[in-house]
Amino acid sequence: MLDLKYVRANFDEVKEKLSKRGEDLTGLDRFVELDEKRRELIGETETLKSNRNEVSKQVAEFKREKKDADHLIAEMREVGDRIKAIDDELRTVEDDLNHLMLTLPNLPHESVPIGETEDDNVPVRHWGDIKEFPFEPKAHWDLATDLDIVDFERAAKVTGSRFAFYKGAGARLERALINLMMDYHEDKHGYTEILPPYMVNRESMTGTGQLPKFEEDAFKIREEDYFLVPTAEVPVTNLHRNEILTAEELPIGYVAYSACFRSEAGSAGRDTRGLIRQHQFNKVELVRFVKPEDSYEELEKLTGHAEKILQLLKLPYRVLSMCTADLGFTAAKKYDIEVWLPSYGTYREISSCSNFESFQARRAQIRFRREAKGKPEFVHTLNGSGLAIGRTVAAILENYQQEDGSIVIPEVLRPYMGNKEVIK
RNA sequence: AGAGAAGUACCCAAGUGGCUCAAGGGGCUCCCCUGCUAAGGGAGUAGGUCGCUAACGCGGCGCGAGGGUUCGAAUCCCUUCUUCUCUGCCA
Repeated sequence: MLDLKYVRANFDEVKEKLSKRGEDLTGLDRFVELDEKRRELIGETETLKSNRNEVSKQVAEFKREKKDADHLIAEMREVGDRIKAIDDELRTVEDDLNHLMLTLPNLPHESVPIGETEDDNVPVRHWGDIKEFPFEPKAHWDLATDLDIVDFERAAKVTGSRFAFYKGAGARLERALINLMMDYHEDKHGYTEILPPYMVNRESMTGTGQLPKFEEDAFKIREEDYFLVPTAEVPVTNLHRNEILTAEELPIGYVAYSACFRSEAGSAGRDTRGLIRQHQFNKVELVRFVKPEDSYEELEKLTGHAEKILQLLKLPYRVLSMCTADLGFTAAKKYDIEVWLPSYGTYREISSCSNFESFQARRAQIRFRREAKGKPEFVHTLNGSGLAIGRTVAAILENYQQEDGSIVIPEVLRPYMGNKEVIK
């Protein structure tokens, strides 16, 4: 959420920056009207309430002195009705304004490239050499099915499309990756491990920005107002919702494994085969709470932490700075890390690292104090996948495949795989 | 899941409609006393947010949350969340 006062004071600038995102801005036109109406109504109702408080005190005094207060009571009855009417109107206006503010995306940072499509995303670096295969590399779903380590068909029977059973070395590989990432981020990058709930309430989904705009993307529990988490970002960021932290606690870094659930509404027909786009997938997520002045430096660090895992696995990747049109709703700046997939002949997203500045913190009221008596300020929140596990499995299968269809296990994973060297 | 009880400020806690726009205590901060410590004495301690204002300030809201009744609500009513106890069920 943007700062109401900032939007008021810099309306044209906000409008211009948001327009660079290619957003529909018709709602924004109502801002000035709603904002002014709100303050006008607050002024009216507060004057009346001040008066009512004053007179109520007098009534109390009169009663104590056994004097007649009927005329005051009658007068206040009218004032009370008036207050009620104004408060009703105010509530409507505030609901509208609040909804408008909750549906405005974040402002892009000045360093974000301006663009209109994903083609305008800017590559910032490449790592690793793309392996030339002396044979035609197979797609990961064929490799996995032939090795009988992932079963898509039975998952479709048991649940539905876009689900998978991992089996044998496939299940072990998935678990090995989770452990490698958790261990490394905790031991080498200094994150605190979190195992969060996989369901969250509506306030949490609103706090991180999934709601109110993207409800159709989430799985909703029918009996409760709970949602299956689309990413551990939601429960972990909301850990500190409605809290005031101290400056000494910052920066806070959490690493969390969770299953992630996405309805993938609107992506029918895209990536229907394989592990790239599932309704349920595993992910290790990095979340940071930092001081505002540090957040861009922290974004570079966070991105580096995610990249490190790909380097350990020796998987070639590139990092893109997302352009204004491809930033997503909540980010002020975002890097996507894309891993090389030989069968696709292209890079595919395996991690997204974002700085939300105070956008989530303001929604979720996550603040900190620089000094004991200081004024609370909003923290900046960041997160990044570190990494998406299913896509990492796909990348390992494809990049480490041999002509006979077996898979060489990356060295760093072998201790987690019973010291096996090959999946065959 | 059923029955009951409870949520008041950093902590404990009084308060069943108006001299409470929240008593008292602990803790914390400052001061006094004392050679130092302990003990004792005094003062302070409600934060947050919203509105108005050039500013000093003034005002609104706040007793888990949200509504309602009333001239007036921590107090009465409704909804809801959380915690505790008992019963049930499960891992």
